[in-house]
Order: sequence, then C-alpha cells, then structure tokens
Amino acid sequence: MPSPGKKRATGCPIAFALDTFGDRWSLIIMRGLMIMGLKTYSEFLAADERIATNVLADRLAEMEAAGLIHKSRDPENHRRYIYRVTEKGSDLLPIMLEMVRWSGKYDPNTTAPMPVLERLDGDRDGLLVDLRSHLTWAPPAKAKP
Amino acid sequence: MPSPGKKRATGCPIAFALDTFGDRWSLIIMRGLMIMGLKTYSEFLAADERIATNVLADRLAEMEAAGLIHKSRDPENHRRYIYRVTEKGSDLLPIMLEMVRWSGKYDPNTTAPMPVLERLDGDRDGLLVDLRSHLTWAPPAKAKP
DNA sequence: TGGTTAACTTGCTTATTGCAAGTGATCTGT
DNA sequence: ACAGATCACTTGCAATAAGCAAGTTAACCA
Repeated sequence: MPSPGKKRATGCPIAFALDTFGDRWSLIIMRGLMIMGLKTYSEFLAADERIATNVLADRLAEMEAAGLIHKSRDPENHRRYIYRVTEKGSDLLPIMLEMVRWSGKYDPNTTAPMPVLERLDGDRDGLLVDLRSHLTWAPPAKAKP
Repeated sequence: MPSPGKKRATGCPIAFALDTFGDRWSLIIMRGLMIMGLKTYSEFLAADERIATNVLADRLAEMEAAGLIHKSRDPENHRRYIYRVTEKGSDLLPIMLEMVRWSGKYDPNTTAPMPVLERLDGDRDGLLVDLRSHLTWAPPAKAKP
C-alpha cells in the first residue's frame, strides 16, 4: 500500500484506519514497539524485516505526526532517540490481535504461539489487558547486563 | 502500500496478515462486499472510492487467489460476474470491526453510526454474529424497482 | 444486425519503494 | 584533545506499483 500520506477523507472508519496505518510497514513498526520491545531506529533496522532506511524514517515521522508514537531523547545516550507508543497507538492492539487470530487460523506456517491463540478464543479481553499493562512499565527489551 | 504480491514469508502473524490484505485497497473491497452490498466489478468502480480499473481487476484476482473471495457468473446475466466473500474472507470482519472502533474513537469526522460503536463496546460478539448472518443470505444491494 | 453494457487490458505518466552511499552530531578510548 | 566508532537520519537513483485514458472482447437488447 502506498504510504499513509494520501488521505481519502471520506468519514468511513475503514478508510480512515487504512489512511492512518494501512500501509506495508506501520503495523510492523507497531509490532516492534509493542510486542518485540524495539525502541530505537537502529533496532528497527537490525530487526528481521528489511525495511528501507528512508521508509523507516518516513513512517516514524508520519506515525509521530499521527499521534501513534512518541519520540524522545535517550537520557543515557544523548545521540539516541527512544520511540514509544501513545495510548492512541496502543489502541491498535485489538486490531493486531485479530490479525494474529486470523493468521493463526489460515497460515499453516504461523509462528503465533498456540497458548496465545487459545487465549484469544476464550479470554481475549484478559489477554488484551495483560499486553497493555506490559506496555506501561516500558517494553522489556534486551537490557544490558 | 504495495500490492500484496510481495511476501515477507516469515511466520509472523502480523506480517502474514499484511502480506495477504495489507494494502490500500483490499479491505476497502472487503468493506464493499461485506458492508455495502457491492457484488460486481462495475459496482465497485461506481462506488465512492476512486479505485483504478486495473488495480481493481488486479486486487480482485489476488483476493480470489488468496481464497478471500469467490467469483461466479451471474445466472441472470451471463456477461456479469458476481463476487462474494468466502469464510476465510468473512473472518476478516473482526479485524475490520476493531478498525471501526478505533476510527470511531479517533476520527472526529467519522460516519460510523453511534449505535454500532456503542454495540461494539458491550456486545461485540453479538454484533459480529449479526453481521455474519447478514452475509449468508446474500448482500442487500439496491434491488431494481 | 446494430448499439449497449460488463468486465476487463494495454500503454503511458506519476508516485512510492528499495538500495547504496553519504552527512552531522554525539560518544568512547587513549 | 583527538581519532575513530555510533546513531539517526538524508540524498540520489533505479525498480515497482498506482493512477489515468483509451482500447478490446463477449454477451445482452431492440
């Protein structure tokens, strides 16, 4: 999908959602922030998915402008920036969880953990609460020893 | 977003979902089929969103290949094709509903009906069942008078 | 049989992506 | 204090995809 720059500007909620984060990378970045514990530009570049440097910079800027993420300097290393999700961004979790459920059902090679898929049917709301609380006390990235 | 042709081919469920329908148009087409009652190529072209003819043809073919939709000749007019969602396609409804909820919360100009948004909080599962049953007895498009 | 409708194609222009190679502002070790 | 390494981006350019206008083919319709 094209970058979320072009707006359809109808009031349709599906179109609004797609205009905001409906491209090839925005939700991958959200996954990095919310699930994988990534928080800096270079961590995103180093991650498995091969996102181009300029596209990463562009998406981070657009998502910040859209209020989905927040950018701040790392107090411990002043040349580094730390990206975090906002509430508006973490409210995308239900959408992403439904994607996980769908892929768990239809992708024979899915790596979605079975316990997560089982909890999605049956205790979806509890899973959401857990994931969300997880986000409040900072993402559990690789701390340095 | 690019067309769903390029696959990332990791087992990540978010990536799999995006690779399958994560472009600018696939979910708009699903919305047409599942919510607006569109069912033919020309109905999609005539609809509000200005999708290019070649892109529409391309996405319909890709979505059929992905098993999200099914194409059949209209028995009453043999030059027309009718597109319908499959079960795999209608399983995208939960994702789309969560998008509706999110846009309802964050788009000040949303046209998402308030009753639907209220039912999303509180009776999400019931709403899903209703929408899904709606799909089984053919979409309620504009019948000719 | 001649015109119309429906579902696409084709060819071309414009917009995005993806890649490789910078750039400038911090750190870090000596 | 200085040299080299990090970090977060830019910039330039080739490859892809989207958007637009004008066909093309087959099936109705009078």
